Amino acid sequence: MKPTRLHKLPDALRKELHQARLSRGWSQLELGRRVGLPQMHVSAIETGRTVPRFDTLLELVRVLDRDLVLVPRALVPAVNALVRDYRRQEGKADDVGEETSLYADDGSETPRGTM
Amino acid sequence: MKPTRLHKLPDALRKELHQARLSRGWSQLELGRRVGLPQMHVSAIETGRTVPRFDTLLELVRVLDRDLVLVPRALVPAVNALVRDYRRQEGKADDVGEETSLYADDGSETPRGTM
DNA sequence: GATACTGATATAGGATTCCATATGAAACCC
DNA sequence: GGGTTTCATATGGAATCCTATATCAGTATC
Repeated sequence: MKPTRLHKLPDALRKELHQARLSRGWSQLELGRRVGLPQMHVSAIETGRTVPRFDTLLELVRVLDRDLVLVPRALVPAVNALVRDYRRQEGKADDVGEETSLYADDGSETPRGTM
Repeated sequence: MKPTRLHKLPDALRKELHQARLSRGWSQLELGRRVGLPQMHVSAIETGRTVPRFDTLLELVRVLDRDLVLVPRALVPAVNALVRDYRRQEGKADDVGEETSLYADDGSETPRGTM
């Protein structure tokens, strides 16, 4: 019964990870080499077959020149707007075109239903 | 040799988690109950004795009305400014006074040294 | 003193991440 | 055809997250 976690990475995050890697021209092997992860594990994370520990994910996003920031929920739209804006101006061809929140497309807004 | 991950949560994040819980008047038991985690595990995470999986941490911060957002590294200062501003205006007595980046005080900026 | 609440710690077991190595498929090149 | 690169998958094992229960110290209240 207990919904024990999401048990998966938000799809948006996975896609971002994937696109960020491709935009650098890095293979899974190359990305894994830079953080000390076997290619198999990078594959498992990207395809959503495994949920990494927080420190593992943090290493990955940092090598890809990103960061995971803790923000008040009410500020998430503003932050996303900031990111979207940044990409339009500076990172035009640098990356993907995605800026969706971690919310939205993991299909489980309130997974525990204890309202 | 291989610096295998940070192996711990950034201190700033741990402190934020702790303060956010206290500001709600929740005990570790209460917080754990809301996400399906035993009190012992909440304690282990808050004291830095364990690094949670990403989905576990995401559940925790969401119950505390926060979110983990992936942002380009160059945007981290701007996002932090946004958060700091928000707290000064809306969340005056709502929470802690911290807004430091996930960077800075974990003592390991470039843990793999492969520059 | 007795009871209750909070937080940290201990042990033991199950589940999963993570590591190391190898293989197969698909898409490229020569 | 042969070779290379990329990615998904398989197996076996080590590390650790996570669960469950119990104990202990500190604080507060009766």
